[in-house]
Amino acid sequence: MKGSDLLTIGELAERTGLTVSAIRFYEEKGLVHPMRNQGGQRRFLRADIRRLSFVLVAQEFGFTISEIAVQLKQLPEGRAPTKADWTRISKQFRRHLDQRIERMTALRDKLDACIGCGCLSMKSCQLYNAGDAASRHGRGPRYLLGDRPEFDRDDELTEDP
Amino acid sequence: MKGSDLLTIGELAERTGLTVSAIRFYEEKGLVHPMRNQGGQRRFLRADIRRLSFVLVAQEFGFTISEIAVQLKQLPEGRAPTKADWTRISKQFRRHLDQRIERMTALRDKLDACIGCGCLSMKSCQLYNAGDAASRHGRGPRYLLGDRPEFDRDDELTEDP
DNA sequence: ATAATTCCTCAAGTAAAGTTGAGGTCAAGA
DNA sequence: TCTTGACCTCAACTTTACTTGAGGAATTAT
Repeated sequence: MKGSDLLTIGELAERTGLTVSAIRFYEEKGLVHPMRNQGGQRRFLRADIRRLSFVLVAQEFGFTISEIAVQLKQLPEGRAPTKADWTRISKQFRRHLDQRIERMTALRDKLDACIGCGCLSMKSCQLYNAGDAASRHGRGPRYLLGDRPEFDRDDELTEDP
Repeated sequence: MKGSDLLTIGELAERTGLTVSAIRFYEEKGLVHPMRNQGGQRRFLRADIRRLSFVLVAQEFGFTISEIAVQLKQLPEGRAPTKADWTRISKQFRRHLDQRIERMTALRDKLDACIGCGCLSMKSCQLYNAGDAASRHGRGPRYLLGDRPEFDRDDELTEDP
């Protein structure tokens, strides 16, 4: 493919740092849409380098593949994205990231309060209520409905000897 | 089991907000070690309420099950944890959380610089280098070795019309 | 022209964190 | 006592994000 403006999957892999299998997987998930040559092999546009690089960056920001697919639908297929494209999307990144930082900072504040009071008591500890649906993204019991336990008579910290 | 100081799995589920199946799963992973009655049914200590609550909180802090298992080995089996136990562990939580917040804040700073310069260029964009091994915990191509692509002649943003 | 690469399509495996279901046993209340 | 409702085990399924391998076709290099 030397001199051509189309890339083989191997060439794209080399340029993006992805594996060939990952690129095929991303195609399956709708992140790239290569054409085929006569022999049935994939041929990619140079713009796909950027497209896949975008995927890597977006993953770093904590987006899932399907969220990224949505983002990519806002990007042009055939040409490289413009500055305006990027500005729009990077602001979405920024919001996403801000939210995650906020959640974690709030959690840290609760932890600090908890270290101070030395509780970890189901009755009063803020930490047990930190796990609202919004913050529980994919972790913890999957179908937990958020119903928290009743007070427990045995739920006090023992004092150190 | 009314009046007994041992809990059935259902009672424990009710008190922790976990499902019965999740508790069985956690046992399998070594997070709790219930005894059995004559009939072969699980009987839990009241201290296991706190143990499992700890699991929930630790997950909120981003620890995996196996990391939590390690933490729990530092906690007493038969009795409730002391204030000293909790102080020690909560400080580990704090460090963990601080690191995550730091990583995300750094990423945000890079993003801000990137929004400013409007790049997203493989040649120069910081974001493409944000994905070092430390920050890539389980996400992205699993066996990516960190080898970044070569410069690409087609790697410039197009200007807006 | 032939050998060595690269590429193709499935299908199946992996890890985490559980859930769901089948088939059967135990315990508690009427 | 009998009948629910809770519990048991074990196997299989779920999701996300890929990897690995088998068996074969296309390209490229010599």
